[in-house]
Amino acid sequence: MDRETRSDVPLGRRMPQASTRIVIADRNVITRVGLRSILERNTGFAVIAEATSYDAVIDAVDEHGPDVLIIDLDLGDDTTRGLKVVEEVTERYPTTKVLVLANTLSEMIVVEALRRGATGYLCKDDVKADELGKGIKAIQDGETVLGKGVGNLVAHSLGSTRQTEHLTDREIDVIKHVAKGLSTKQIAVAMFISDSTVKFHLQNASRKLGAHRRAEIVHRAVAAGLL
Amino acid sequence: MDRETRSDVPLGRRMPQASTRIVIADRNVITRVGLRSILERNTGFAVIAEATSYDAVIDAVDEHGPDVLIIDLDLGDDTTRGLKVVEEVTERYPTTKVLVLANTLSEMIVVEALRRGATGYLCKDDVKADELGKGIKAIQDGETVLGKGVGNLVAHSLGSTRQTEHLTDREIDVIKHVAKGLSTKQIAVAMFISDSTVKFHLQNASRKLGAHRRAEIVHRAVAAGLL
DNA sequence: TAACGACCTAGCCAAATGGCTAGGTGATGG
DNA sequence: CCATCACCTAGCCATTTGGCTAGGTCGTTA
Repeated sequence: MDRETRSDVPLGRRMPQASTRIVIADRNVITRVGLRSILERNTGFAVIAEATSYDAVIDAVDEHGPDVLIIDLDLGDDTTRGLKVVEEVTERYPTTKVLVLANTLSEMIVVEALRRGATGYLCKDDVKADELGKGIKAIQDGETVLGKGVGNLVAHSLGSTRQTEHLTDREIDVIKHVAKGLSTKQIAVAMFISDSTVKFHLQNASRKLGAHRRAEIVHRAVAAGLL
Repeated sequence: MDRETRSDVPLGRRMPQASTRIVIADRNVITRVGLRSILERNTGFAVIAEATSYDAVIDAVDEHGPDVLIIDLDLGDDTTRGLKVVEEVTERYPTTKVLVLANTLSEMIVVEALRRGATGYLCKDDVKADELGKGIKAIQDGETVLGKGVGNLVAHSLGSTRQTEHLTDREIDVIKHVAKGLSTKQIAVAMFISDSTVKFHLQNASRKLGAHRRAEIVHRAVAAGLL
């Protein structure tokens, strides 16, 4: 599926041998084309493959062994899988740097991504055109690149002793129902479990997300791309 | 693949008469570059200006009088202003077609945008590369272009008699506090108003958004890009 | 085997919320 | 001048919620 996009790449022309080989993972065509266009303005960058699903990312990295993987963690309906991909890539290919390119800023996601080996985290809306190239160069020099506002989040999370825990499937299910405006009882009926269990899952989710009210749970879950 | 032939910003006056003159409004560089790149692959499209703020959109339309305005309603922190821009453009320049390019799908926003004269509504994540060109051509032919899932929303809203009302500034303020997990009392203190007023605003917001619980209010407000 | 995590259930009580009626002000514009 | 709208306040009451303790099963993994 990514094979034909690879043939699109103009490798021949005046590309120096020292060019950085990049794989882009994003479900959004416009973003993929934009990234490719911005990167290939600068010499020294070559986008060698694009991926639009979690499996395709792994395949592309396996096949091309790129220098840099630029990835939007939200490739489907579950950002958590994006985190797993980051972990797998950095573990199996230590020389491949991972730069996360996110739509939104969530402390949980940022921290988790960095913990799993990402060497950069930028926010799409905040990034300037020239920052991309600079960021990638910096990453290749061994630096960690954090976009506007990301640094603060990281600092904040370092201060707290709270370990970031990830939500279970069931917890996310319950939160989805909460977001639809259902009451505890209605959720219990919809999920074939007891009221107590619904409250149990929400209590745990509250703790993990650092929230104290259902509205905040939903807000944070949305920000984290969990819904 | 004449990707590289587009060197610098091609101004309208240099383009052939038959080409569609387009203005892009989006705060995201990557998206702007991507759009430009995709559109200029096809002959017949010329991106003559880009804008990243509400004021800049109006200025650009005033100056260039484009055939099509492609706009992401969320250019700042208030999607409502994006709606106003759509209204102003379609009112003052009936020949300029407006195509909304959104990140998320919200019934309220879709309906409001169409009511104010938008002739198309696409969702960034769902749109395919070739759909963009086709969509713009269709729009120029007088059609209304609705992306995947958008049609259903519109149909659904036609069924309901409920008139879409927009939230007031105060209501949005309160919702923002709710999203942060504050209680009624805490919000009252933070906003220097009484508990009753907080509940009053939330009741009104509930009605307007069709929600019955704070969590759902937050969810819908986020989806509508109001936060 | 034991430990662990995800999952499930019960009950308690104070606090918060949802939904309602019934008022008030000030600014704006037909 | 009157209507409209955004904004503000009060009180009532049933329901929901947050926060807690205290159990249980099942499957996986050390």
